[in-house]
Order: sequence, then structure tokens, then C-alpha cells
Amino acid sequence: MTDRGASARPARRPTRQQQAITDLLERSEEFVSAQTFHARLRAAGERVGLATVYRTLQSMVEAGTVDVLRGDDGEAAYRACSTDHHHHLVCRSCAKTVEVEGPAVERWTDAVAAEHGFTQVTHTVEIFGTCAECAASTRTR
Amino acid sequence: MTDRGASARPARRPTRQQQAITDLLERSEEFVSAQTFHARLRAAGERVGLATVYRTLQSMVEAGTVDVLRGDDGEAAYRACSTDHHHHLVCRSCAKTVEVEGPAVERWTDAVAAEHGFTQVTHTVEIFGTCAECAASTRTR
DNA sequence: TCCCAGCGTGAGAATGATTGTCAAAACCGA
DNA sequence: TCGGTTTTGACAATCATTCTCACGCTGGGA
Ligand SMILES: [Zn+2]
Ligand SMILES: [Zn+2]
Ligand SMILES: [Zn+2]
Ligand SMILES: [Zn+2]
Repeated sequence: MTDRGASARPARRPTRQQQAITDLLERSEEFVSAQTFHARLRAAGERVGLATVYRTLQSMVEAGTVDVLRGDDGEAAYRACSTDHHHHLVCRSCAKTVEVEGPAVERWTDAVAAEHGFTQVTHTVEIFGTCAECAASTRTR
Repeated sequence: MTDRGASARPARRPTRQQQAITDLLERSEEFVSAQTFHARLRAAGERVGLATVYRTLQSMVEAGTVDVLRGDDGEAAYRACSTDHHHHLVCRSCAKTVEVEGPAVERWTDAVAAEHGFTQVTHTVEIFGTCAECAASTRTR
């Protein structure tokens, strides 16, 4: 975490399992937990171990190609994301996600931190709500 | 989470254990995990069960007198906080915490959410860094 | 004051996500 | 193809959190 630009560790050797994970990841629009991810792969007929799912997702997080989010219960959820810094607007009901950017927020966090003498600043900003679709279906039900 | 202003459940009966927890909570400037909290109470000679620590902290969170924060490892940390909406600037090294407010951020999150048709919006914003003191001691070592 | 009904406690079991272990399988360059 | 290295996966181990449920305390009524 602290040694951001450190020398990247030797790239991971590509395998069938990693390919399956990457594929499913790219087809997912929402944040998914490792457990669910594993279940879906299995359901799709892929033969992948749970440990591998965790390992692969983790290395992708470190590589910056996947974002991780902690739900209220503390369970981690993953999603393929563009590599540049951004935040998320997540539907509490269906987990659909919109990537958003906010230069103003970036500036604000840095300013606040500096103001209090903090250095090596990072931040997390997540917005949760109910998407239009889910709101509609709830109302209709 | 969704039923914010719901009728508050019958207030909890005050006990020696809850008092001990409240006291320690008010003397803590930083976010502390339930496990650590329990250990400190024990170390201080208080006889309180772990389950009670969890239960009490949780009800305080629901009551809004305590804020909860999830670390990178997913472990929850608690801290007594003023009841009005605010965010935190937390030292990654000593967990010292500063409460901060940002009207601009509040407006931004609402605007972004509305823009995408999301309703019942909430958000989390946390800033992490190294406080001046910790930075100094690290440099000195 | 004595007794009873309920709520709060806490030790220990249960849960469930995540991580560790390690032998077998897959890779890849020579 | 061969051999050293990396990755995998079934399973065990961790560890925070929740669940269970018998027991203690409290407050009000008899
Ligand atoms: Zn939705
Ligand atoms: Zn940002
Ligand atoms: Zn510090
Ligand atoms: Zn806010």
C-alpha cells in the first residue's frame, strides 16, 4: 500500500483458470464477492478452485485492474475497472455500478489532509443508492 | 440502513458493562476494533464478555452515537462520534482520528447520484494518511 | 420484603469469509 | 521432450463475528 510505484513483481504466468476469471470479470457490470464469483464459475462449468479465485482477484487488485469494495458485512466484492483513479456509485439492491470522477473531491481530500499535517494521503469515496430500475420494480411490486 | 427514521427500539437497560464500554469509548481518540476494545477492558480489570462488547457497540452504532469503519482487512473499528454527519481523517499508523466536514462533498455525491437516477442515497468518505507525529517518529528512527 | 418475569450477560459453540499448506499439475524455455 | 519453476486446488487452519442458552440481576407487584 505504501510502496505504490515499487518494482512490479514478475508478471503472473497465464493459465486457463485466470483466463476464465478475467472473462467472467469483464462480463460483470456489478461488484461480486469472491464466493459468488467462484459459484458462478462452477455453475458455468469452469473447473476453478476457490483459493485460485481469491489469489487471482487479489493480484489483479494489486495490479490495479480490479477494484475492491467492502460491504456492510465486511465481505469484499470485486469488479473490473479502468485503471485510472475514480469512485463508484453502487445500487444497494442489484449492485449495478457506475464509475464516477470528481476532481473537486480529490482536491478537497488532499486539502483537508494537508491542513491537518497528514501525508501519504489516500481516500475512499463510495456512493450507495437505489438505481432507477430497482426503484421502479420495488414500487410496482 | 434503509429505514432510517424507524421507531427506535425500547432503550437498552443500563448496566455496569455498558457503562464501562461507554467510558472507555469516550477516552479513546482513535478507532478501535471490538477485539482490541475487549482486550483493553479486560486489561483494565473490567469483567465484560466479548459478545457484550459486540452487542453494545452495535446498538450504539444504530443509535448513531458511534461510528464504524472497515479497515483494509475488513475488521470493523469503532469510535465515539458527534451525532451529526461528518467524515474522518485517519492516521494509518496510530489510528488517531480527526472529524472533518465537507459540504461540497455532500453536494457532489447527491448531484452525481441524482444525475444517474439513483435515490435513497448515502455515501462513505474516509481519508487515510500518516499524521505529523507518526511521520516524524518514522523519519527519526 | 419476597417472588417472578424479562432483559442482559457471557462462556463456548457455530458460522463463514479468508488465508495457509503442500503435493500434484501445468508451463515454458532449452 | 525434459526439468526447474509457478500455479493450482482440496483441505485444514485462522479469526472476526454471531448464535445459544443457562444464569444473574432488576424492578414492580403481591
Ligand atoms: Zn439496481
Ligand atoms: Zn478519489
Ligand atoms: Zn499517527
Ligand atoms: Zn458526507
